[in-house]
Amino acid sequence: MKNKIQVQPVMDALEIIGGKWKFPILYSLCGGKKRFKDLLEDIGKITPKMLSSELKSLECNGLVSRKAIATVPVTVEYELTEYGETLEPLLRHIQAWGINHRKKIIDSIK
Amino acid sequence: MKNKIQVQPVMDALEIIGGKWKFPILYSLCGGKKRFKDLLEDIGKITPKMLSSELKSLECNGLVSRKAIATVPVTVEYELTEYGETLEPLLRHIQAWGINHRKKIIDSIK
DNA sequence: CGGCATCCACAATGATACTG
DNA sequence: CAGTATCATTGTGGATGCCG
Repeated sequence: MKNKIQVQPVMDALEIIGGKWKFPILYSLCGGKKRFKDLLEDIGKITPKMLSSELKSLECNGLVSRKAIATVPVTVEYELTEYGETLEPLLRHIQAWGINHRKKIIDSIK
Repeated sequence: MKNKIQVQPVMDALEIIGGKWKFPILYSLCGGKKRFKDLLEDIGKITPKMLSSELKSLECNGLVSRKAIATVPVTVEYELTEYGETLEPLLRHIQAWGINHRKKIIDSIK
């Protein structure tokens, strides 16, 4: 009768994809490969320092791949790995919820 | 040809359900109404201070309802609101991803 | 039991400037 | 362009005590 809840896996997941910027970064990469600067612009308020360290963490956990191309100046492309793509439904779901939430807020003001 | 990505709604959603503890708290409440102490035990490492402030924030955003029952000592029950329940699929999805992720890590060690 | 208040410590994040 | 270095600010965590 008692609903057994296992919170631990949620905590595990958040260790990888938690934090302030990982979802936005991953969501931005749902749109296909992006350069460092594209990510900065997509996300808007993130600083280069945070973006850099978050990308490093995501790369370390196998969710994102980094490819440096030796042009002048340098070009670097970031992309979701196959494993990272397993998060796409989740990311789109969050985005959809966010859109709906904003709509709800606007309605509540009128 | 260019995939237009709107990251902003993701940021909006994370303002409400982001942070270190909100997903675990909400996920724990997927199992039905819980008392303050039950939440503390479910989540494990959270302190009363953090739990209290996070619950207040969630209540403020209409995701969680609080009901105090005048027993001695006091009983307080927290529950997902109807609006909070719209997050259930998302929460279960994250949990499932976390379980799968742990499995992947274990496999990679063997 | 279910909190809130206070104080302290430290990690995460941010602003700005600078470099290969 | 794609970051790194440095410094300042904020967020989060812990301990303790108090109260309805």
